[in-house]
Amino acid sequence: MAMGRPRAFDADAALDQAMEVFWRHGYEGATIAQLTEVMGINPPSLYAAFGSKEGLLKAALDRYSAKRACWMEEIVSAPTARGVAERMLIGTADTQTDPANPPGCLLVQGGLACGTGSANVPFELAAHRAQTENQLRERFVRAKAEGDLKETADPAALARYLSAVIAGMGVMASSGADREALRQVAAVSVKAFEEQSNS
Amino acid sequence: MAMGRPRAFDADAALDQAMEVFWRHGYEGATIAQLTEVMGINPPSLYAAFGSKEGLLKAALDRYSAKRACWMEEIVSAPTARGVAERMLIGTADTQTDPANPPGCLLVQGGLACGTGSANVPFELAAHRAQTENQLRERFVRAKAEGDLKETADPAALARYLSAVIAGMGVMASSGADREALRQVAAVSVKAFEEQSNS
DNA sequence: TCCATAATGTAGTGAGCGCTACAAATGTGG
DNA sequence: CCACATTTGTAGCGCTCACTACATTATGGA
Repeated sequence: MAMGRPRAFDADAALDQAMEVFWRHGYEGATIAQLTEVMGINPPSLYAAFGSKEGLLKAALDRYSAKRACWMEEIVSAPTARGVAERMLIGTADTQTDPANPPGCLLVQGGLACGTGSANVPFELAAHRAQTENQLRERFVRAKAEGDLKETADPAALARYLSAVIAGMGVMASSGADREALRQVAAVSVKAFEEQSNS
Repeated sequence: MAMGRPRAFDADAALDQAMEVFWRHGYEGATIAQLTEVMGINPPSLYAAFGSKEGLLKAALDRYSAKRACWMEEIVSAPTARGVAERMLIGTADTQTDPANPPGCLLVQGGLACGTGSANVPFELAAHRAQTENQLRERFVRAKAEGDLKETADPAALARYLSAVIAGMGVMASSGADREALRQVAAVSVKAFEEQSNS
């Protein structure tokens, strides 16, 4: 069996470039012309590798999540729920204002509302956001079992709360909020956790 | 001087319909065909009245803000900063899940990131969001002067915090979070204010 | 009544979109 | 070296986009 001509570009490197375009312009605002240019390939190569614009987005989202996985591991490894919240919020303030990336969060700016032809894109983003919320909830369930959170605390509500603040920080970062502003938000947010914690 | 043929449609009613389309599909996801259909007019009437798609969005945003103005008046008329926060958060949870409107907030889903041809749309939305934050900040400045907030409280940081939570709730609402979920977020968020309040 | 003015409905315009047909190029297995 | 499989670059497909030319219709003023 012959194997065919080998791919001449690095798919992961190309995905990183595509990710940034989706991040900066949103799914609908990103054009195939822009994407192929930054990826350094031509449209047929893009479609052969990823199937469609939406397929490319999914691949970029998966890579985005994969890159964040180890970061999240370190977050939830904090000893207390309060520590998890603090690391998560401060870390988010920093990453969402990291000049190496577009401001904000791809999972928020990628597209909250799309046209009829891209109706499932918002769901895709929401599914990836839910992953983070689930990780946090599970961590807080554990924290409650360990007596780290009060008996009256609701792990699901706390995880949802953190998710909301993180998404909100993404919105603010996308419109120019600087790192200091987001850290202030993080600092206030953490205080809601102190009421839920023992010690 | 002759006055010309009078307009055959109600501009405000048409704006309400357009607002909903932008709300549900975002600026770029909304098409002129969709807009003219729900507005009950033809493209020339739209362009005669609003100049362009972006002009229509601006008019819709202004109407959106005008509709919220009296609502906001009632919010900031609460006697204490904590009361303001509580009314704001619970009220937001309810309005963002009001079945009479698309879920979430037009100022968030309208478009956080757009293509190169619509680059100033995100700024327009951000400017309108900033109005709310400014109202809250001014209210909290007053609350601090009245001794309602602690001496150590930062009114700007608290307003930013509320702004972030509200935006975050919009993100969650847009992806299907129900009223109960948003009220839980609101309840947790309010607790961050208890630390800042006297009494 | 007749003109000036402005909105309306019909029917498109050029431009840009996502996507692809096709042939040349580049690799592997026999 | 040859046949096969797959990618690549060129060029352009059909379609939808935001937007508009134009003739018509409806008003107010002289």
